[in-house]
Amino acid sequence: MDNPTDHGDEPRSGIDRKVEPARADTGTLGKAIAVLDIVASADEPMRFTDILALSDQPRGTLHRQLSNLVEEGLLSLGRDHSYSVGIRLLKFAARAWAGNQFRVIAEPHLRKLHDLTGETVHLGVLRGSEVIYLDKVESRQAVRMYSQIGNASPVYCTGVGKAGLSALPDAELHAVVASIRFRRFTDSTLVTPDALLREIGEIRASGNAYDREEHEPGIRCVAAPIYSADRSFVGGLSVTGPAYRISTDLLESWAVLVRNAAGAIMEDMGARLGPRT
Amino acid sequence: MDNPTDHGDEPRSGIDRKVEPARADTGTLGKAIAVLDIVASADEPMRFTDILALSDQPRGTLHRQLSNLVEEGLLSLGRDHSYSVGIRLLKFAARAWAGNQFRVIAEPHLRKLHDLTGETVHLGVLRGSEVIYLDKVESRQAVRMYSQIGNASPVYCTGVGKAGLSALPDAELHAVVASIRFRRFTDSTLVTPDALLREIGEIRASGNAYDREEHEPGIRCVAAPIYSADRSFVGGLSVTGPAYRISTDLLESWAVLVRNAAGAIMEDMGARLGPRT
DNA sequence: AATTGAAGTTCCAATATTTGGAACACAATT
DNA sequence: AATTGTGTTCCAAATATTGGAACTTCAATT
Repeated sequence: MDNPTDHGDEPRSGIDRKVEPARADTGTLGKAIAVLDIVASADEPMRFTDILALSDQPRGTLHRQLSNLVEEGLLSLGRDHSYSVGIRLLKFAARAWAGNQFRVIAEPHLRKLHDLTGETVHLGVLRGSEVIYLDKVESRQAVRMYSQIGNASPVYCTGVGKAGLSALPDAELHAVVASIRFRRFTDSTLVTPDALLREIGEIRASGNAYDREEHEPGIRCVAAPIYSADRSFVGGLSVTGPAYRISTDLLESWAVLVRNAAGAIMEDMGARLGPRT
Repeated sequence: MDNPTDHGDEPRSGIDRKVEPARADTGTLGKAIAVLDIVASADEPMRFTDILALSDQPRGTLHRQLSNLVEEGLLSLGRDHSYSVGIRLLKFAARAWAGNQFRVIAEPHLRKLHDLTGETVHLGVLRGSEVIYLDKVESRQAVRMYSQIGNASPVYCTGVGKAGLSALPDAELHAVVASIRFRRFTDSTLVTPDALLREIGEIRASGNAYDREEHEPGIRCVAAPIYSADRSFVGGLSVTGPAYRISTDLLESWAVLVRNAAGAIMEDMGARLGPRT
């Protein structure tokens, strides 16, 4: 991957502690996972040449990385030489999900919130400039697994994302915001760092984030931040629904419920994970 | 370095060390993923020392590998120094699942089979000596996501696993069987290579595999093999239910339904039903 | 059938990374 | 204060990765 200023031989300048997202050096592993990420971020299986164009590695190197990933089951190579994400990752993810304490602790609160509102409830965590959904509770249980869980959405146009951002220390917040590549999804999407930061300020003041059809037209939500004491998890909780059914007033009337649920989850986390610090 | 044998990655035979399928060399990546697999295979978060005991790496090396995995989001490091699987894997897995053609093609057939039998239907693929479940259709939709999807079970005591084995070319079949570390789950579990191979023969003849309470007491299933033309996917399809509700006769009456569903899926995949190559 | 070009694969000396033993730091326990 | 258990850091030696170029395969075209 692109690592412009590698750790040439610049011991420690003492000044530049954490200037930028400046991806720490994860060596060979990092490069391989970057390749995996390229394939995982595509909507269709990719051919060797497609990947080559997106990774700035030489042919020989990329070929070996892909071979290793396939051999390990992290990628799968079709007969037509197309690469797609491997099913071995399902096994890992199943463990990640089942064992995630944040999710386990939050689950009963999600259900309660769903019962109170009757609308879909989401739990998600920040990862870089994306929010990854950890859980979902909705009325029609016939939803396909993975329909939302594991999905990655932009931080800047989702309730959970903006709620999570509001819980970050300023330094981190600005680093993340600076790394966002804004894209307009709807007329209401916030597309500038300034607009986003202004809204983060309001969220910090009120305790609630809103998504006013900023990601998908006709979809609204109200969210609240959740974070562990040590900030190892920063994310949020939201209630989402269609605009035709949920007036702005109704949405705002749920704000306190969402805040309370978020508070209760953090309390439970404090009890179960916390004070041994 | 000393000999790069696997550790906990895939069940190993324990009989001979070098004559084995001899896991191709995946270099630095392979070692890192082996560490990830150790953590993913544990039921609880692991501490540094626990992992050290299971990986045959020196402290310094393991420490760097873990740090890199954490940095990449593949592992997460709790405040109490415990490692668990990272949520970044959810994103990868969501893609692996959504984009898996095998699963996409099979889905309507799973539903149909569920409608016909009223019992739980599973779809799984072989990976080494494990079967990884790709999908599940059952009556009570209130099941938690990931309840089964992504789960890894032994090949030798599951219907899907034995069905998949029956579709492998002999050379591969014997290689896999040789790598199995048998464990008795119930009185009926097959625990020797001979017994397993004998049953594979019967499955090849009849086209159906059975799990007669071999994995869990009180749980029976009938399965049939599915494989893509190029054998890039080899797996199976099964109908599962409690013994008290499903007589042996009833189970056997479903055999043809399961075979037909498997056949229809393979037809959709463009595979050819026919003699194994 | 032969030709061509694009796509994929292999090779190996130069180079950068990983390795692993040992020393160091920290916290909990005696 | 000393001890033990646990986690972290360091760096010369050992090893894996790199990347340019040559080679092979496949499919389309003449």
